[in-house]
Amino acid sequence: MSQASLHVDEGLQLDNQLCFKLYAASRAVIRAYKPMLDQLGLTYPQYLAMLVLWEWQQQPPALPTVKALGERLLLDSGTLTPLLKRLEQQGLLQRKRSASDEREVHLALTPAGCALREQVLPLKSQLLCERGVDLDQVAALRSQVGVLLDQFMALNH
Amino acid sequence: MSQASLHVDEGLQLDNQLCFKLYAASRAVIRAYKPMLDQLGLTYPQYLAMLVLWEWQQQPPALPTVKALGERLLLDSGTLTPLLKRLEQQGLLQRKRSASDEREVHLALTPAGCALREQVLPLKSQLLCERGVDLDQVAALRSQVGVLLDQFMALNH
DNA sequence: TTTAATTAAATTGCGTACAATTTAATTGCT
DNA sequence: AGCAATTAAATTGTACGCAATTTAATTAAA
Repeated sequence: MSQASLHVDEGLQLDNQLCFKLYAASRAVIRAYKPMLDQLGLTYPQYLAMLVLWEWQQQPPALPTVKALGERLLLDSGTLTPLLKRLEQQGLLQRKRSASDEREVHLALTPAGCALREQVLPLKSQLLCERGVDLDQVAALRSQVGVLLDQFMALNH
Repeated sequence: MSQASLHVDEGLQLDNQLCFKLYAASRAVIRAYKPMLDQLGLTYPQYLAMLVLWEWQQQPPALPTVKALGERLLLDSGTLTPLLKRLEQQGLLQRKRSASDEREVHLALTPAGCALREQVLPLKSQLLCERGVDLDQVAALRSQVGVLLDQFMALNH
């Protein structure tokens, strides 16, 4: 049966809400990452920030700014500033004002921040393995959720 | 190309993370709901709680407890207790200790809480319409994300 | 049946999210 | 050059999420 033909009342059932499935699935996946993240000493959003910083290292020269990180993670400075301060406290990165534009804050990984990357891959493999995750299925779903995300990003300007 | 054959380094790229897509898509959808929820005077988790309470009304007799609501939303009392107190402040529901088991708190919609339901459907139709959402596509994705959620719920016990 | 174990909410504390405002620096305009 | 508009972070305030603990009530067990 197509969603379009649902009775009016069924349009408000929790189980029929894509928004709830996304919300619950997102939290469930984050929960699944928890054992791994605990070993790394990171929260989930901190882990995402580190992923971006590790990726950025691959193609220098410019260091990422808070703004650039925010565009990648779809988060604003209200969320990132305190998060980055915590990562700095942990010695994983340094925040420093740009010399050329004092409004900007550049983010540079410390050696410890770089080194942490090496711990991730084995932990992640272990996680996927323990849970018997089907990688092709994950890739397919990722692609479809990505399409939805792109549509909403376009619509939210 | 299958995900399984990705080079090691690509396994840590943000864009290859299902977890990030889910996380970002979930927030994007919640953002899209915001104009509607503002009109209802609800936050997104409050809206989900109201969906469950409206649904519960359809099949009495027993009132839902905080625990039952939490099982439905996958949230614990640490999140729900303050959320429900806010809904009570707004006059949408009443919280009262069960007479038969004083540990439990029953949740009963007030007339205002019931009435709010009538405002949702037109607002939601408007939202879907304005964004030109393809309902069958949404239903398909909902079903697939639901499968993922079920798998993770099973694995997290 | 008294006590031990379990259960349901509430509480506490930390870390996001995000709207809204503020501060400081830079750019654009005239 | 001088001033308005814009921009990047930071700050403030509210509301989640969730781990961990606490409190009070109920059930189970010896």
